[in-house]
Amino acid sequence: MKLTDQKRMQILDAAEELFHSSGVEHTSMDQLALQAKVSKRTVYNHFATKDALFQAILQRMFDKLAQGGEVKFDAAVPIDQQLRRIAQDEVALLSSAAFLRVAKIAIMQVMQRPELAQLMSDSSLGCKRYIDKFLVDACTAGVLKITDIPFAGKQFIYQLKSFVFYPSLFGLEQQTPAQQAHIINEAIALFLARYQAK
Amino acid sequence: MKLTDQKRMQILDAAEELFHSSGVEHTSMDQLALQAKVSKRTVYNHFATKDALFQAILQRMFDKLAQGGEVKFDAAVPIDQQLRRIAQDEVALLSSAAFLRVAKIAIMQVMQRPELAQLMSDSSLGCKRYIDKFLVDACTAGVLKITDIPFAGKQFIYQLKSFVFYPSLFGLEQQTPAQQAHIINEAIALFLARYQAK
DNA sequence: GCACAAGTAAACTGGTTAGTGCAGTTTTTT
DNA sequence: AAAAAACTGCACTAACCAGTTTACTTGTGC
Repeated sequence: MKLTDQKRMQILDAAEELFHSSGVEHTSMDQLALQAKVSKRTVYNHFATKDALFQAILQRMFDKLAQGGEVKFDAAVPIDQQLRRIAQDEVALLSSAAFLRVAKIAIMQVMQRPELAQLMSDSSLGCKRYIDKFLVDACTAGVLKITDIPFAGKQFIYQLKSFVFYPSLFGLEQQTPAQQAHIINEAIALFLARYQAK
Repeated sequence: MKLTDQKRMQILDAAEELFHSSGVEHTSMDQLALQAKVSKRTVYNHFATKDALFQAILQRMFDKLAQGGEVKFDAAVPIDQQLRRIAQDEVALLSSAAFLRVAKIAIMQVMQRPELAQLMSDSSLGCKRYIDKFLVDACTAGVLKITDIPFAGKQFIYQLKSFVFYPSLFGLEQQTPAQQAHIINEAIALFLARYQAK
Protein backbone atom coordinates (compact mmCIF):
# COMPACT_ATOMS: atom_id res chain seq x y z
CA MET A 1 0.00 0.00 0.00
CA LYS A 2 1.18 3.47 -0.79
CA LEU A 3 2.49 5.49 2.10
CA THR A 4 0.04 8.29 1.58
CA ASP A 5 -2.97 5.97 1.82
CA GLN A 6 -1.45 4.40 4.90
CA LYS A 7 -1.12 7.81 6.54
CA ARG A 8 -4.64 8.76 5.58
CA MET A 9 -5.96 5.65 7.24
CA GLN A 10 -3.95 6.30 10.37
CA ILE A 11 -5.47 9.77 10.55
CA LEU A 12 -9.02 8.52 10.10
CA ASP A 13 -8.55 5.75 12.63
CA ALA A 14 -7.16 8.15 15.19
CA ALA A 15 -9.95 10.63 14.56
CA GLU A 16 -12.61 7.97 14.92
CA GLU A 17 -11.10 6.86 18.19
CA LEU A 18 -10.63 10.34 19.65
CA PHE A 19 -13.84 11.91 18.38
CA HIS A 20 -15.65 9.05 20.01
CA SER A 21 -13.87 8.99 23.33
CA SER A 22 -13.39 12.72 23.86
CA GLY A 23 -15.88 14.37 21.52
CA VAL A 24 -15.09 16.43 18.45
CA GLU A 25 -14.69 19.67 20.36
CA HIS A 26 -12.33 18.29 22.94
CA THR A 27 -10.04 16.66 20.41
CA SER A 28 -7.24 18.97 19.34
CA MET A 29 -5.47 18.55 16.05
CA ASP A 30 -2.16 18.20 17.89
CA GLN A 31 -3.48 15.31 19.98
CA LEU A 32 -4.90 13.77 16.85
CA ALA A 33 -1.63 13.97 14.94
CA LEU A 34 0.17 12.45 17.90
CA GLN A 35 -2.28 9.54 18.14
CA ALA A 36 -2.14 8.98 14.37
CA LYS A 37 1.69 8.97 14.50
CA VAL A 38 1.74 11.53 11.74
CA SER A 39 2.89 15.11 11.65
CA LYS A 40 0.21 17.73 12.10
CA ARG A 41 1.12 19.20 8.75
CA THR A 42 0.28 15.88 7.12
CA VAL A 43 -3.15 15.93 8.70
CA TYR A 44 -3.75 19.27 7.03
CA ASN A 45 -2.38 18.00 3.73
CA HIS A 46 -5.14 15.37 3.72
CA PHE A 47 -7.95 17.42 5.26
CA ALA A 48 -8.19 21.15 4.85
CA THR A 49 -10.04 21.75 8.09
CA LYS A 50 -11.15 19.93 11.18
CA ASP A 51 -14.68 20.03 9.87
CA ALA A 52 -13.66 18.36 6.60
CA LEU A 53 -12.03 15.61 8.62
CA PHE A 54 -15.20 15.24 10.65
CA GLN A 55 -17.30 14.90 7.50
CA ALA A 56 -14.91 12.31 6.10
CA ILE A 57 -15.15 10.29 9.32
CA LEU A 58 -18.94 10.28 9.22
CA GLN A 59 -18.91 9.25 5.58
CA ARG A 60 -16.50 6.41 6.16
CA MET A 61 -18.45 5.12 9.13
CA PHE A 62 -21.73 5.23 7.25
CA ASP A 63 -20.20 3.34 4.36
CA LYS A 64 -18.97 0.65 6.72
CA LEU A 65 -22.49 0.22 8.08
CA ALA A 66 -24.45 0.57 4.87
CA GLN A 67 -24.15 -3.07 3.94
CA GLY A 68 -26.40 -5.56 5.68
CA GLY A 69 -28.86 -8.15 4.50
CA GLU A 70 -32.52 -7.68 3.80
CA VAL A 71 -35.18 -10.01 5.18
CA LYS A 72 -37.87 -10.73 2.56
CA PHE A 73 -41.32 -11.93 3.57
CA ASP A 74 -41.85 -15.62 2.99
CA ALA A 75 -45.37 -17.00 3.44
CA ALA A 76 -43.97 -20.48 4.10
CA VAL A 77 -42.18 -19.44 7.31
CA PRO A 78 -43.98 -18.65 10.58
CA ILE A 79 -44.26 -14.90 11.06
CA ASP A 80 -42.69 -14.85 14.50
CA GLN A 81 -39.59 -16.54 13.18
CA GLN A 82 -39.27 -13.95 10.45
CA LEU A 83 -39.76 -11.08 12.86
CA ARG A 84 -37.14 -12.62 15.09
CA ARG A 85 -34.65 -12.63 12.22
CA ILE A 86 -35.32 -8.96 11.59
CA ALA A 87 -35.08 -8.08 15.26
CA GLN A 88 -31.90 -10.05 15.77
CA ASP A 89 -30.22 -8.31 12.84
CA GLU A 90 -31.37 -4.95 14.14
CA VAL A 91 -30.25 -5.54 17.69
CA ALA A 92 -26.88 -6.74 16.46
CA LEU A 93 -26.54 -3.49 14.53
CA LEU A 94 -27.81 -1.23 17.31
CA SER A 95 -25.48 -2.70 19.88
CA SER A 96 -22.40 -2.94 17.66
CA ALA A 97 -19.49 -0.77 18.67
CA ALA A 98 -19.25 0.58 15.13
CA PHE A 99 -22.82 1.78 15.07
CA LEU A 100 -22.71 3.24 18.56
CA ARG A 101 -19.62 5.20 17.60
CA VAL A 102 -21.01 6.84 14.53
CA ALA A 103 -24.30 7.46 16.27
CA LYS A 104 -22.69 9.10 19.26
CA ILE A 105 -20.48 11.35 17.18
CA ALA A 106 -23.30 12.27 14.82
CA ILE A 107 -25.87 12.89 17.53
CA MET A 108 -23.56 15.08 19.53
CA GLN A 109 -22.92 17.21 16.49
CA VAL A 110 -26.59 17.37 15.55
CA MET A 111 -27.53 18.50 19.02
CA GLN A 112 -24.97 21.25 18.90
CA ARG A 113 -25.75 22.33 15.38
CA PRO A 114 -29.43 21.66 14.68
CA GLU A 115 -29.06 22.66 11.04
CA LEU A 116 -27.47 19.24 10.44
CA ALA A 117 -30.57 17.43 11.65
CA GLN A 118 -31.77 15.99 8.36
CA LEU A 119 -28.40 14.30 8.00
CA MET A 120 -29.73 11.83 10.52
CA SER A 121 -33.26 11.34 9.31
CA ASP A 122 -32.08 10.91 5.73
CA SER A 123 -29.75 8.10 6.54
CA SER A 124 -31.53 4.79 6.36
CA LEU A 125 -29.71 2.01 8.10
CA GLY A 126 -30.70 -1.42 9.26
CA CYS A 127 -34.17 -2.83 8.89
CA LYS A 128 -35.66 0.64 8.42
CA ARG A 129 -34.75 0.15 4.77
CA TYR A 130 -37.04 -2.79 4.13
CA ILE A 131 -39.48 -3.23 7.00
CA ASP A 132 -42.34 -1.34 5.34
CA LYS A 133 -42.14 -3.59 2.32
CA PHE A 134 -41.98 -6.65 4.53
CA LEU A 135 -45.09 -5.62 6.44
CA VAL A 136 -47.01 -4.82 3.26
CA ASP A 137 -46.25 -8.29 1.93
CA ALA A 138 -47.22 -9.91 5.22
CA CYS A 139 -50.54 -8.04 5.19
CA THR A 140 -51.19 -8.94 1.57
CA ALA A 141 -50.58 -12.59 2.44
CA GLY A 142 -53.15 -12.26 5.24
CA VAL A 143 -50.68 -13.04 8.00
CA LEU A 144 -50.80 -9.60 9.58
CA LYS A 145 -53.57 -7.02 9.78
CA ILE A 146 -52.27 -3.47 10.01
CA THR A 147 -53.99 -0.25 9.01
CA ASP A 148 -51.06 2.18 9.36
CA ILE A 149 -48.03 0.22 8.20
CA PRO A 150 -45.28 2.86 8.53
CA PHE A 151 -46.50 3.60 12.04
CA ALA A 152 -46.56 -0.07 13.03
CA GLY A 153 -43.06 -0.52 11.63
CA LYS A 154 -41.84 2.31 13.79
CA GLN A 155 -43.53 0.79 16.83
CA PHE A 156 -41.58 -2.39 16.28
CA ILE A 157 -38.22 -0.75 15.67
CA TYR A 158 -38.66 1.72 18.53
CA GLN A 159 -39.10 -1.15 20.96
CA LEU A 160 -35.65 -2.38 20.07
CA LYS A 161 -34.07 1.04 19.94
CA SER A 162 -35.44 2.08 23.31
CA PHE A 163 -34.21 -0.96 25.17
CA VAL A 164 -30.95 -1.55 23.36
CA PHE A 165 -29.69 1.58 21.66
CA TYR A 166 -30.41 4.60 23.86
CA PRO A 167 -29.20 3.07 27.13
CA SER A 168 -25.91 2.18 25.48
CA LEU A 169 -25.68 5.55 23.79
CA PHE A 170 -25.98 7.41 27.08
CA GLY A 171 -23.56 5.07 28.75
CA LEU A 172 -26.15 3.70 31.15
CA GLU A 173 -25.91 -0.04 30.62
CA GLN A 174 -25.17 -2.78 28.16
CA GLN A 175 -27.42 -5.80 27.76
CA THR A 176 -26.27 -9.37 28.03
CA PRO A 177 -27.22 -11.62 25.09
CA ALA A 178 -29.85 -13.21 27.36
CA GLN A 179 -31.42 -9.82 28.05
CA GLN A 180 -31.34 -9.01 24.36
CA ALA A 181 -33.17 -12.25 23.59
CA HIS A 182 -35.81 -11.33 26.16
CA ILE A 183 -36.24 -7.87 24.68
CA ILE A 184 -36.65 -9.36 21.23
CA ASN A 185 -39.18 -11.95 22.38
CA GLU A 186 -41.28 -9.37 24.19
CA ALA A 187 -41.18 -6.93 21.28
CA ILE A 188 -42.48 -9.67 18.99
CA ALA A 189 -45.13 -10.77 21.49
CA LEU A 190 -46.34 -7.20 21.83
CA PHE A 191 -46.40 -6.67 18.09
CA LEU A 192 -48.19 -9.91 17.26
CA ALA A 193 -50.74 -9.48 20.05
CA ARG A 194 -51.87 -6.35 18.27
CA TYR A 195 -51.32 -7.05 14.59
CA GLN A 196 -51.49 -10.81 13.96
CA ALA A 197 -54.46 -11.67 11.72
CA LYS A 198 -56.87 -14.00 13.52
CA MET B 1 -37.33 42.23 44.85
CA LYS B 2 -33.77 42.82 45.90
CA LEU B 3 -31.41 43.81 43.16
CA THR B 4 -29.11 40.88 43.82
CA ASP B 5 -31.87 38.31 43.37
CA GLN B 6 -32.96 40.08 40.24
CA LYS B 7 -29.44 39.85 38.83
CA ARG B 8 -29.15 36.22 39.81
CA MET B 9 -32.31 35.44 37.91
CA GLN B 10 -31.12 37.33 34.87
CA ILE B 11 -27.94 35.25 34.90
CA LEU B 12 -29.79 31.95 35.23
CA ASP B 13 -32.26 32.88 32.50
CA ALA B 14 -29.48 33.88 30.15
CA ALA B 15 -27.54 30.71 30.90
CA GLU B 16 -30.58 28.53 30.31
CA GLU B 17 -31.19 30.23 27.00
CA LEU B 18 -27.59 30.12 25.78
CA PHE B 19 -26.68 26.68 27.10
CA HIS B 20 -29.71 25.40 25.25
CA SER B 21 -29.20 27.17 21.95
CA SER B 22 -25.41 26.98 21.70
CA GLY B 23 -24.38 24.26 24.12
CA VAL B 24 -22.42 24.69 27.31
CA GLU B 25 -19.03 24.55 25.62
CA HIS B 26 -19.85 27.13 23.02
CA THR B 27 -21.22 29.64 25.46
CA SER B 28 -18.54 32.01 26.75
CA MET B 29 -18.90 33.79 30.03
CA ASP B 30 -18.56 37.12 28.19
CA GLN B 31 -21.48 36.30 25.92
CA LEU B 32 -23.46 35.16 28.91
CA ALA B 33 -22.86 38.36 30.87
CA LEU B 34 -23.85 40.39 27.82
CA GLN B 35 -27.09 38.46 27.35
CA ALA B 36 -27.90 38.69 31.07
CA LYS B 37 -27.27 42.45 31.00
CA VAL B 38 -24.92 42.06 33.91
CA SER B 39 -21.22 42.60 34.29
CA LYS B 40 -19.03 39.57 33.99
CA ARG B 41 -17.73 40.14 37.50
CA THR B 42 -21.27 39.89 38.82
CA VAL B 43 -21.65 36.50 37.20
CA TYR B 44 -18.58 35.34 39.09
CA ASN B 45 -19.87 36.88 42.33
CA HIS B 46 -22.90 34.63 42.08
CA PHE B 47 -21.23 31.51 40.68
CA ALA B 48 -17.64 30.67 41.37
CA THR B 49 -17.07 28.77 38.12
CA LYS B 50 -18.82 27.99 34.88
CA ASP B 51 -19.39 24.49 36.13
CA ALA B 52 -21.09 25.73 39.30
CA LEU B 53 -23.39 27.79 37.12
CA PHE B 54 -24.13 24.74 35.01
CA GLN B 55 -25.01 22.70 38.09
CA ALA B 56 -27.28 25.48 39.34
CA ILE B 57 -29.07 25.60 36.00
CA LEU B 58 -29.71 21.87 36.03
CA GLN B 59 -30.94 22.02 39.61
CA ARG B 60 -33.33 24.88 38.88
CA MET B 61 -34.74 23.17 35.81
CA PHE B 62 -35.25 19.90 37.64
CA ASP B 63 -37.05 21.69 40.45
CA LYS B 64 -39.36 23.34 37.96
CA LEU B 65 -40.25 19.92 36.53
CA ALA B 66 -40.38 17.88 39.72
CA GLN B 67 -43.99 18.67 40.49
CA GLY B 68 -46.66 16.79 38.58
CA GLY B 69 -49.65 14.69 39.63
CA GLU B 70 -49.73 10.97 40.18
CA VAL B 71 -52.38 8.76 38.61
CA LYS B 72 -53.59 6.13 41.07
CA PHE B 73 -55.28 2.95 39.89
CA ASP B 74 -59.07 2.99 40.33
CA ALA B 75 -60.93 -0.25 39.67
CA ALA B 76 -64.13 1.70 38.94
CA VAL B 77 -62.69 3.42 35.86
CA PRO B 78 -62.05 1.61 32.54
CA ILE B 79 -58.37 0.76 32.20
CA ASP B 80 -57.96 2.41 28.82
CA GLN B 81 -59.16 5.72 30.23
CA GLN B 82 -56.68 5.53 33.05
CA LEU B 83 -53.82 4.67 30.73
CA ARG B 84 -54.88 7.59 28.55
CA ARG B 85 -54.59 9.95 31.51
CA ILE B 86 -51.10 8.68 32.25
CA ALA B 87 -50.05 8.90 28.62
CA GLN B 88 -51.47 12.38 28.18
CA ASP B 89 -49.61 13.68 31.23
CA GLU B 90 -46.43 12.03 30.02
CA VAL B 91 -46.69 13.37 26.48
CA ALA B 92 -47.40 16.85 27.81
CA LEU B 93 -44.22 16.62 29.85
CA LEU B 94 -42.07 15.08 27.11
CA SER B 95 -43.06 17.71 24.57
CA SER B 96 -42.88 20.70 26.90
CA ALA B 97 -40.24 23.27 26.09
CA ALA B 98 -39.02 23.20 29.69
CA PHE B 99 -38.40 19.47 29.67
CA LEU B 100 -36.80 19.45 26.24
CA ARG B 101 -34.41 22.15 27.37
CA VAL B 102 -33.17 20.45 30.47
CA ALA B 103 -32.99 17.14 28.64
CA LYS B 104 -30.98 18.56 25.79
CA ILE B 105 -28.50 20.32 28.05
CA ALA B 106 -28.16 17.32 30.33
CA ILE B 107 -27.81 14.79 27.53
CA MET B 108 -25.20 16.83 25.71
CA GLN B 109 -23.13 16.99 28.86
CA VAL B 110 -23.58 13.31 29.61
CA MET B 111 -22.46 12.34 26.13
CA GLN B 112 -19.37 14.50 26.45
CA ARG B 113 -18.54 13.40 29.97
CA PRO B 114 -19.79 9.83 30.44
CA GLU B 115 -18.87 9.86 34.14
CA LEU B 116 -22.01 11.96 34.72
CA ALA B 117 -24.25 9.24 33.34
CA GLN B 118 -26.01 8.24 36.54
CA LEU B 119 -27.15 11.86 36.87
CA MET B 120 -29.73 10.97 34.26
CA SER B 121 -30.80 7.54 35.35
CA ASP B 122 -31.20 8.68 38.95
CA SER B 123 -33.61 11.44 38.13
CA SER B 124 -37.14 10.15 38.12
CA LEU B 125 -39.55 12.43 36.36
CA GLY B 126 -43.06 12.02 35.01
CA CYS B 127 -44.98 8.78 35.20
CA LYS B 128 -41.81 6.75 35.75
CA ARG B 129 -42.31 7.61 39.43
CA TYR B 130 -45.57 5.76 39.85
CA ILE B 131 -46.27 3.52 36.86
CA ASP B 132 -44.93 0.35 38.46
CA LYS B 133 -47.23 0.78 41.44
CA PHE B 134 -50.13 1.51 39.11
CA LEU B 135 -49.54 -1.68 37.12
CA VAL B 136 -49.17 -3.79 40.24
CA ASP B 137 -52.53 -2.53 41.48
CA ALA B 138 -54.15 -3.14 38.09
CA CYS B 139 -52.83 -6.70 38.05
CA THR B 140 -53.94 -7.33 41.60
CA ALA B 141 -57.43 -6.13 40.63
CA GLY B 142 -57.39 -8.61 37.75
CA VAL B 143 -57.65 -5.97 35.05
CA LEU B 144 -54.22 -6.58 33.60
CA LYS B 145 -52.11 -9.70 33.38
CA ILE B 146 -48.39 -8.98 33.32
CA THR B 147 -45.52 -11.22 34.35
CA ASP B 148 -42.64 -8.70 34.24
CA ILE B 149 -44.13 -5.42 35.44
CA PRO B 150 -41.11 -3.10 35.30
CA PHE B 151 -40.43 -4.30 31.78
CA ALA B 152 -44.01 -3.76 30.67
CA GLY B 153 -43.99 -0.27 32.19
CA LYS B 154 -40.91 0.56 30.17
CA GLN B 155 -42.54 -0.78 27.02
CA PHE B 156 -45.40 1.63 27.53
CA ILE B 157 -43.30 4.68 28.36
CA TYR B 158 -40.81 3.96 25.58
CA GLN B 159 -43.61 4.05 23.01
CA LEU B 160 -44.32 7.62 24.00
CA LYS B 161 -40.70 8.63 24.31
CA SER B 162 -39.76 7.23 20.93
CA PHE B 163 -42.48 8.99 19.02
CA VAL B 164 -42.63 12.25 20.94
CA PHE B 165 -39.42 12.93 22.79
CA TYR B 166 -36.49 11.84 20.68
CA PRO B 167 -37.66 13.38 17.42
CA SER B 168 -38.09 16.71 19.18
CA LEU B 169 -34.79 16.35 20.99
CA PHE B 170 -32.88 15.86 17.76
CA GLY B 171 -34.75 18.69 16.09
CA LEU B 172 -36.40 16.42 13.55
CA GLU B 173 -40.07 17.20 13.93
CA GLN B 174 -42.78 18.28 16.35
CA GLN B 175 -46.11 16.54 16.53
CA THR B 176 -49.45 18.25 16.19
CA PRO B 177 -51.93 17.55 19.00
CA ALA B 178 -53.82 15.29 16.58
CA GLN B 179 -50.69 13.24 15.94
CA GLN B 180 -50.03 13.06 19.66
CA ALA B 181 -53.53 11.72 20.24
CA HIS B 182 -52.92 9.08 17.59
CA ILE B 183 -49.64 8.05 19.17
CA ILE B 184 -51.32 7.76 22.56
CA ASN B 185 -54.21 5.71 21.21
CA GLU B 186 -51.92 3.30 19.42
CA ALA B 187 -49.62 2.92 22.39
CA ILE B 188 -52.63 1.97 24.53
CA ALA B 189 -54.02 -0.38 21.91
CA LEU B 190 -50.66 -2.12 21.64
CA PHE B 191 -50.30 -2.40 25.38
CA LEU B 192 -53.80 -3.70 26.03
CA ALA B 193 -53.68 -6.18 23.17
CA ARG B 194 -50.82 -7.82 25.00
CA TYR B 195 -51.58 -7.31 28.66
CA GLN B 196 -55.33 -6.94 29.18
CA ALA B 197 -56.73 -9.79 31.25
CA LYS B 198 -59.28 -11.77 29.28
C1' DG C 1 -27.04 60.02 55.92
C1' DC C 2 -23.60 56.72 56.44
C1' DA C 3 -21.42 52.30 55.91
C1' DC C 4 -21.21 48.28 53.55
C1' DA C 5 -22.71 45.06 50.23
C1' DA C 6 -23.26 44.52 45.42
C1' DG C 7 -22.71 45.96 40.69
C1' DT C 8 -19.79 47.93 36.69
C1' DA C 9 -16.37 48.50 32.84
C1' DA C 10 -12.14 47.47 31.05
C1' DA C 11 -7.83 45.75 30.98
C1' DC C 12 -5.12 41.74 31.96
C1' DT C 13 -3.19 36.76 32.84
C1' DG C 14 -2.28 32.36 31.39
C1' DG C 15 -3.59 28.77 28.79
C1' DT C 16 -5.49 26.42 24.62
C1' DT C 17 -6.32 25.73 19.79
C1' DA C 18 -7.07 25.89 14.52
C1' DG C 19 -4.44 26.58 11.00
C1' DT C 20 0.17 28.34 8.37
C1' DG C 21 5.04 28.81 6.78
C1' DC C 22 9.28 26.87 6.01
C1' DA C 23 13.43 24.26 5.48
C1' DG C 24 14.84 19.78 5.17
C1' DT C 25 14.05 14.50 4.58
C1' DT C 26 11.85 10.43 2.62
C1' DT C 27 9.04 8.07 -0.84
C1' DT C 28 7.20 7.59 -5.42
C1' DT C 29 7.24 8.22 -10.23
C1' DT C 30 9.33 8.68 -14.58
C1' DA D 1 19.17 9.00 -11.10
C1' DA D 2 16.51 12.99 -11.18
C1' DA D 3 12.17 15.31 -10.48
C1' DA D 4 7.95 15.50 -8.14
C1' DA D 5 5.13 14.53 -4.41
C1' DA D 6 4.45 13.56 0.27
C1' DC D 7 6.02 13.63 5.10
C1' DT D 8 8.31 15.91 9.19
C1' DG D 9 9.29 18.98 13.02
C1' DC D 10 9.00 23.27 14.77
C1' DA D 11 8.02 27.76 15.30
C1' DC D 12 4.46 31.05 14.61
C1' DT D 13 -0.15 33.72 14.27
C1' DA D 14 -4.40 35.08 15.61
C1' DA D 15 -8.22 34.13 18.08
C1' DC D 16 -10.73 32.56 22.00
C1' DC D 17 -11.76 31.93 26.76
C1' DA D 18 -12.07 31.13 32.07
C1' DG D 19 -11.18 33.62 35.60
C1' DT D 20 -8.82 37.96 38.14
C1' DT D 21 -7.60 42.66 39.23
C1' DT D 22 -8.51 47.42 39.76
C1' DA D 23 -10.66 51.63 40.41
C1' DC D 24 -15.13 53.27 40.57
C1' DT D 25 -20.35 53.68 41.10
C1' DT D 26 -24.84 52.37 42.82
C1' DG D 27 -28.31 50.24 45.94
C1' DT D 28 -29.66 48.71 50.77
C1' DG D 29 -30.13 48.43 55.76
C1' DC D 30 -29.85 50.84 59.87
